[in-house]
Amino acid sequence: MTTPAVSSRALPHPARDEVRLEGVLHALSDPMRLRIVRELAAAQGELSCSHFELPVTKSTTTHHFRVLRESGVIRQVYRGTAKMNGLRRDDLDALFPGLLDALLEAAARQAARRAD
Amino acid sequence: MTTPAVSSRALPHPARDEVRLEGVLHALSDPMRLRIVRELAAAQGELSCSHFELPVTKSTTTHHFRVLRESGVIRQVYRGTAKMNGLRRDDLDALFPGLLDALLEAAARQAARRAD
DNA sequence: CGACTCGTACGATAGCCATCGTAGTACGGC
DNA sequence: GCCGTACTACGATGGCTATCGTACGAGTCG
Repeated sequence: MTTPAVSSRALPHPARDEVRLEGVLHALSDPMRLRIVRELAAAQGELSCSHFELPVTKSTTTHHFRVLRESGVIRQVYRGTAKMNGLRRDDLDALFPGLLDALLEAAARQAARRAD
Repeated sequence: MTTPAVSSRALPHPARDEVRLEGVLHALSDPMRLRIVRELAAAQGELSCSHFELPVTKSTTTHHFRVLRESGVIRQVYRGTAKMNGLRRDDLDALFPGLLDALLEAAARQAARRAD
């Protein structure tokens, strides 16, 4: 059972046309959430919440994932006890072509700059 | 005297390498500030604060312009009694190539979508 | 069943922030 | 010097939010 079935527990997601640019920008303006999104983009697929090692408690991690989901940046699905997270790349690219890539590259540049 | 000399009153701006992506995104995540930036981008040049007709008081307008300046998005200069505002396009393009254009196009798309 | 893991819910707290109103400063013109 | 315009500074306020801790629920494995 490498991929357990999707649980019945539902998670509310905004529809594609409900996603607001301001909400996306606000979600990504937090360093912790930007970091999550960068890791999610690097791993071409879904990652469980527990995969991330963030310097905050689990409560706070849950909070950040919810903000990302409710702003339309990520999609969340239960698979057994794990909650899998994936970027909503299709929707974001349809709504704001080029934006996600520009944001990711900007974040990568800044990370490289700060590491120097 | 079409363009009065720059006043001695100084306004603190972050240096190019002090501009943080998170700060820029946070600045643009406010609808009022996003609107200001869009108008500023449309008008290829400097605009005075009073040019903008925002549905908030002048106090609040001042606040938004300061947030934009301190995050590195705009440059502000006193010219006589007027305070002129300009996008820091050169700095932003150097730091985050393509980001500003992607953001502006995303905002334009969303505006078109909402108007429909 | 029982234990364990993963994640949630709820309450609390402290800090930030968008907004306002009022009072004040800087500059240019009369 | 005096007035008007343009913007600021300060204090207040209400709302949002990032963080935590603890207690709980859902699912898996023995």
